[in-house]
Amino acid sequence: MKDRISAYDVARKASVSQSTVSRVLNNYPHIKESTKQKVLIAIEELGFTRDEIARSLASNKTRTIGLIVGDITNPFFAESAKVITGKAQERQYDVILCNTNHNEENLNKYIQTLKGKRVDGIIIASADKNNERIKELYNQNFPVILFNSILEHEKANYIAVNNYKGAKIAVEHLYQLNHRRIGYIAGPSKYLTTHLRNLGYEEVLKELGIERNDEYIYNKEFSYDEVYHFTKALLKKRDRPTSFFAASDQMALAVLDAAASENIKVPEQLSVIGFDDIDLARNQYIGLSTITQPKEKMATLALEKLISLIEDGEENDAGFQIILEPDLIQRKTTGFLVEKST
Amino acid sequence: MKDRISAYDVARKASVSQSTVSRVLNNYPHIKESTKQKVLIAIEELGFTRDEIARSLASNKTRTIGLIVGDITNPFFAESAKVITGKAQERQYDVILCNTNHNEENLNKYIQTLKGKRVDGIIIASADKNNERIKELYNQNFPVILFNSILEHEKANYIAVNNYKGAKIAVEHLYQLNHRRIGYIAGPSKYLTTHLRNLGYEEVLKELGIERNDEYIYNKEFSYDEVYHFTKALLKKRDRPTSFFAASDQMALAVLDAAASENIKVPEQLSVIGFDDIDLARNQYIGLSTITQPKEKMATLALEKLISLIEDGEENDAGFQIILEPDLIQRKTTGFLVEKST
DNA sequence: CTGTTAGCGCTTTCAT
DNA sequence: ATGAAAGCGCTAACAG
Repeated sequence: MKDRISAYDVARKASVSQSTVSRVLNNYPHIKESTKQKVLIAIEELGFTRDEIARSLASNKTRTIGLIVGDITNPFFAESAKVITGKAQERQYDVILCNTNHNEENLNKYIQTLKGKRVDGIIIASADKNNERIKELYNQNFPVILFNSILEHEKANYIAVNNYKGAKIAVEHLYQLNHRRIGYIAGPSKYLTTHLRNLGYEEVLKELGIERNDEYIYNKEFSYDEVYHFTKALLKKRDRPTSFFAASDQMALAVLDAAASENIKVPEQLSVIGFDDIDLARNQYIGLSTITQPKEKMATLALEKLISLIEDGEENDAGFQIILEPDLIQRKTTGFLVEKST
Repeated sequence: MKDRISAYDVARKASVSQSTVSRVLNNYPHIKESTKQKVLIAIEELGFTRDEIARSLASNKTRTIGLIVGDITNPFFAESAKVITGKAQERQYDVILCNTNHNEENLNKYIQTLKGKRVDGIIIASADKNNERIKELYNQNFPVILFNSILEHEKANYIAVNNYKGAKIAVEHLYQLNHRRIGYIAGPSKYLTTHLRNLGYEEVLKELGIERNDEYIYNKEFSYDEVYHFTKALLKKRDRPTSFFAASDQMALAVLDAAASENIKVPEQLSVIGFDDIDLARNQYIGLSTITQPKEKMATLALEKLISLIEDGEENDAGFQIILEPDLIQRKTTGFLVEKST
């Protein structure tokens, strides 16, 4: 690795001071055109690029943000990450990707190291509902936005969908299709968003007068394999559910996987509805019915809001809480249940 | 944002010098146990965390690497990113995610900003085959590893699968299933890996004595929508292909999508095979036949090699080129073609 | 074993 | 309009 070329080298070559070099680099208004050109030429000839680390140290800004997700392999997060990194690039920010595997300890570690690296702000897409580190960030007025996550705090900033309502819509849809035995792949209760989906499920059952059957409910961690095995076992039973609501499309795919492994036809013998509306759900070979979240909009908002928090220092004494509306999208995996005469 | 607590504050509180604080932070060997304790206590009481930016500036290391992918939304990249970030975290590195949307200009910009941010190394998963910026990196002995990408250069480091062979295996598989009209969703030729898949396709047709039909070949950019429309139009024709080989599973999904939209049954009326073996391919509801790449191994290797390049400065005068073997995995989307008497 | 001191390469007053 | 100089918060010789 050859020696770096510093702004001093440029300065010497252009016969100006290093601070002048800095000024042209930063587009300061009052520079004589001729000296500006001298500097520009010297920069060009030396192939100089400025050291952002030194710049960060001096300016106390890094133009880097952190993005913490539970699982980048879940298309919902990948699709969100894509728009976030895209918008970030437009605004000249870079993003450090942190994948927690839905593990709170990892989340905490990542928050720690991101702060150490002095990122300008953090978007957290998988925030445990009472996480103390996140509350600390809010208390310190550190720019943080929860994305598809909620955490109750006086200064909390979050963007999410009405998860409670989304879950209700999903289950009502199944009910209208004549389903009464409705299985549920719950999301982890440690996230407030999935917890709300869980409450929505329970509430709507009550409203519809269906008794909850705990055997139909998976409520452990988000794990594809575990959901697969749970569902497979459940589907072998005589009184198996005729339908499933899964708290994420990813988990709905695991249900479909299990159903296929048991040669159960969807939707004739089993209806499945997910949550998120990942791009794949729209694929007509799959055609997953789901509850849609306006993820592009959410992701864009999250990034824009974060940047205004960072750059305008926007007094967010109250914080902001944005809740968008979910929608039902019926595709091929849910259908009317024809009662067996059996 | 309250004022940062610096190592000086800790030093004062512990009545030692700042460099001693630095020493305990860095686990220097010869420190008296008692002063070490004093320092540790002071750190604890003040809630001090060191400033990694300052540290980076002084030490000329950032413990950050860049990961450049064409599209994080493609499960192959997301799955790779997951293992890379995971392993990186174990080794105390963070990763800046760069999503190029398969655009070389973006790639170049990202290389530029990553160097500006002084990352310790870069993994490039979508490297255009003659990219000059990448060659520059090699010439400067900057730690770079191409992942699932190849670029000819005397010092090149890359890890990829035998793409040529993979493509041949795929087409041969189709041939053995009695297919003669074999459509091909080519990857962009600008990537050497996909280019090699393209060559493999051509070569095997030649070997099998099948004449190439350019109408059957899609060879524009990797775009889900375009592939979808191309395939849909092609499938409407009388002499449509009876099978497709797609240069990525993501594109194979687009083919399946189009087939479903035309009510064409897979595999009875159309066989489809992809490349990559994304997790979803294994889902039995989908059951995508594909060519597998040992992606976990590849990703792990990429990260480990990169770190040894960074830390051991490992003299890689020759660079290293690792080519792994692909394998055929037949699932549900490919089947024997029964000739119509029509 | 520990303190002193000089950077790392910028930004940013403060002068002029 | 531009230069000088003081940091930013660390690491890393160099002394002792």
